[in-house]
Amino acid sequence: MNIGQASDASGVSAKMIRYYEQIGLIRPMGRTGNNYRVYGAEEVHILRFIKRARNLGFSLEETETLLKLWQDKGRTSASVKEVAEVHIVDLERRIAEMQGMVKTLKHLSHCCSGDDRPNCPILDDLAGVAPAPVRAKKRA
Amino acid sequence: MNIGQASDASGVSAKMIRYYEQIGLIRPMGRTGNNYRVYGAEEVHILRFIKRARNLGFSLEETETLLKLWQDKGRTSASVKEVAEVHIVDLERRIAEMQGMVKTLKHLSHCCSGDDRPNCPILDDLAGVAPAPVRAKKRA
DNA sequence: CTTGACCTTCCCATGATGGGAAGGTCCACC
DNA sequence: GGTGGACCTTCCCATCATGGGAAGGTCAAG
Repeated sequence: MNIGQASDASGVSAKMIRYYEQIGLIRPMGRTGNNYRVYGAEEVHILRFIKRARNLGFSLEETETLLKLWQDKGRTSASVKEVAEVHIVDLERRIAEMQGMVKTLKHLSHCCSGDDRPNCPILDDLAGVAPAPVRAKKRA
Repeated sequence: MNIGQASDASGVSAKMIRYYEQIGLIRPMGRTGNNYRVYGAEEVHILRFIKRARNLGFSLEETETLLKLWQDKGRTSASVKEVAEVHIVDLERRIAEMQGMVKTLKHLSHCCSGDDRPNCPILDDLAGVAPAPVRAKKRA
């Protein structure tokens, strides 16, 4: 199997497969006489593992950790769970951060008439005029 | 005021102030005889505007748009609101995406015993074993 | 005059991905 | 046999926003 087929089978672009090899996430593949990389079912399985981990928001570094744990038959499930839990906490922190932004923005947007006049509480807030207390909207 | 004081007064690092100047987000500052940039209250105000926009998750490109609207006395509040609304939608999309990850991860983590045994449903999921019935897509 | 805290420009790194150029290879079809 | 197109290879560059750090100039206080 060439890199194109491996890409189709795994959902990882050929560019990324080469990159993962370059940074040591996956082992350098064997080459045919024409210098093409050769892939088998095993490699596709690994690439799909990586793809799935990336889809769950794990960084490549975390993905590498998970990949090593997967291949280490002597791992403990606690060590895997630890990686997942840390990632969950990180995701939740980022979600909360963005939710705070959304809350403020919705409040400001709600206060903005959105018409032809130049007067705008959104700009006032950004400019530090800050007359709008960011209280919970009654509607919430 | 030198760049260090402007940085302290605005919360934007000196590095970033120079960068914003370089990419044209702010105008090149006047220099003293010793080639130091000079800042006044006006510039600090602009930097704080930028800082606040960044804190609300606006990209530098969006920030530039907002900055221009702020300085355009003939703007319409509708044009400002539009920028904000687009950003809100984007934030909500990203939040939903991450919430999906958290949901899956929490389920997997919950199913993982987290002890000394190697058996781990988190790795099973990543590897495509997919026995988890919550949202198991049997994609061939 | 020295010391240290500033300032300047310039280059490099991050994380993950894509774009694209320049060149080699393979296969199918005529 | 030749040719075209679909592959493959490596290499460089761009993104987005930010920080690190080197090498060198400047200023103020001791």
